[in-house]
Amino acid sequence: MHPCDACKVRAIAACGPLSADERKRLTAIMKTVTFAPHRLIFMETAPAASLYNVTDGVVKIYKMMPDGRRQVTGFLFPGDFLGLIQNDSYAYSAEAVTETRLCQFPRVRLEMLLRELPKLEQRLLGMASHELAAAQDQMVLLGRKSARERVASFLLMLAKATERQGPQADLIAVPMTRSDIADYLGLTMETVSRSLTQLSSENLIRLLNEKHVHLIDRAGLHRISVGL
Amino acid sequence: MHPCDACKVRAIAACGPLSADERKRLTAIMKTVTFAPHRLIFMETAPAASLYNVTDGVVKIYKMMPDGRRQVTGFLFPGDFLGLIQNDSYAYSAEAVTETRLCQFPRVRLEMLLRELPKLEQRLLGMASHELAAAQDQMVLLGRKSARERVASFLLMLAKATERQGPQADLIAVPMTRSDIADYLGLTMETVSRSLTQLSSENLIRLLNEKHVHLIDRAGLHRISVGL
DNA sequence: CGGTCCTTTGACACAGGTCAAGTAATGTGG
DNA sequence: CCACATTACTTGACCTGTGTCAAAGGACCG
Repeated sequence: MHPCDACKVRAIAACGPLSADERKRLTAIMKTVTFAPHRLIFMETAPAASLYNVTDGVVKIYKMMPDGRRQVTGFLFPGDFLGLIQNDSYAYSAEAVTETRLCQFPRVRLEMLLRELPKLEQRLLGMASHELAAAQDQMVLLGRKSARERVASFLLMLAKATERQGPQADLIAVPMTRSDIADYLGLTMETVSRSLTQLSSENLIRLLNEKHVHLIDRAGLHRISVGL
Repeated sequence: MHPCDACKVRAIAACGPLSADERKRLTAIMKTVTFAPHRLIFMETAPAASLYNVTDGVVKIYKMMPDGRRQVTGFLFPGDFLGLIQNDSYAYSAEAVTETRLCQFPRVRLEMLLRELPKLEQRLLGMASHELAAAQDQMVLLGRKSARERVASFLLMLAKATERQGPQADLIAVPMTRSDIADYLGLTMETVSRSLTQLSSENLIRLLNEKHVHLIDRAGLHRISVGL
């Protein structure tokens, strides 16, 4: 088995249940690419040539304001798609957080295929709806939650993403920097750090090291995250 | 022509270019409903029976936190669809801002129809992508913009929505309350009011009355909205 | 072992929130 | 059509959570 084959299989799996023929045709148009940490995958406003599926690693997507203010609009984990476009250009930039492996679908070929495989189109619509719902939750977070509530929400989001891959685990990896987290939560690095220390001193979490957190009291974190 | 027919035609138009047969089949499953200002259209977590298209008026969609904090995630204008679901329940509440007319598509019947009309599914996917891009812009606003920048962005958004219906107009109607605007921008009513007064005193806008604003310097508003 | 980068912590500042009063618009019943 | 109540908006004074700036650990790396 060619080393790429395993990730192609995973990318196909992310597309939902498909027939053997559909799988074969999708496999035919896709390619595997890898990115080292901090490598740019594509940039906002660049012509959108491909859609990607994350097969390994973590990706962050973000938008920038002209003066350099940054908003991370999402972290993507294995199984997630990226490459949302707006008039033929990418709507955001994407950067590898960890060593990352992606499956690349050339846009024009994929669109041709979609015309013939309505099932796949349905699946994409389902995923878009799901992302839209997640985007609304993020708006609540950014518009109405306190720093503490945001950080608690973030940790639970990370835990859920981790558990989508493996079994339930209270020890979670935090591969992104404090700055990335801050730009995701609409805070500063310093406030993220202070909130983590605070949650730690309240025994809701334990900071094992900068990149690993032990969730001690999930119910408590959840209560905080929804504002109770 | 039955009074409802005009709005049905408009709702169909919002679905994009369709064949006569497709239009006929869509028309067959839809119904027209109207709501007075401040009437609830549907509530978050209620079983999602229908998808709606706004044909007249303005609708706001919002999510609430258990303690009553509210985030308005969008204002919808004629042509917009609402009824995003998450496991068979609505993902947000929807309320009429002005006297509103909606076209209602029963979800099960619509989904059956979608199976047969892939063109319509494509169109829905296109709209979902567009909304997703808008959601990301809103995240930048909520996470990174100052009060002044948020209010300027809001006014330009309203102007664009107004012009989607009629011709370019510097005099725009603001049908929603200051509280609604605040909950949309992640601010308080007071801060929205102060920011409007400030923009007014800088001669970027003129406040004709509480519900009408004259945009005097659009280029200036745009500069402020993107942070330059 | 020294340099770089990331994170934490502290002291202080300020944008925007809170609370309260006043004013304008809107509606209602006489 | 006018008192009056109600609701929405504006403005002011003050407060607080988070940002800013600065310094001091820690971790990693050649």
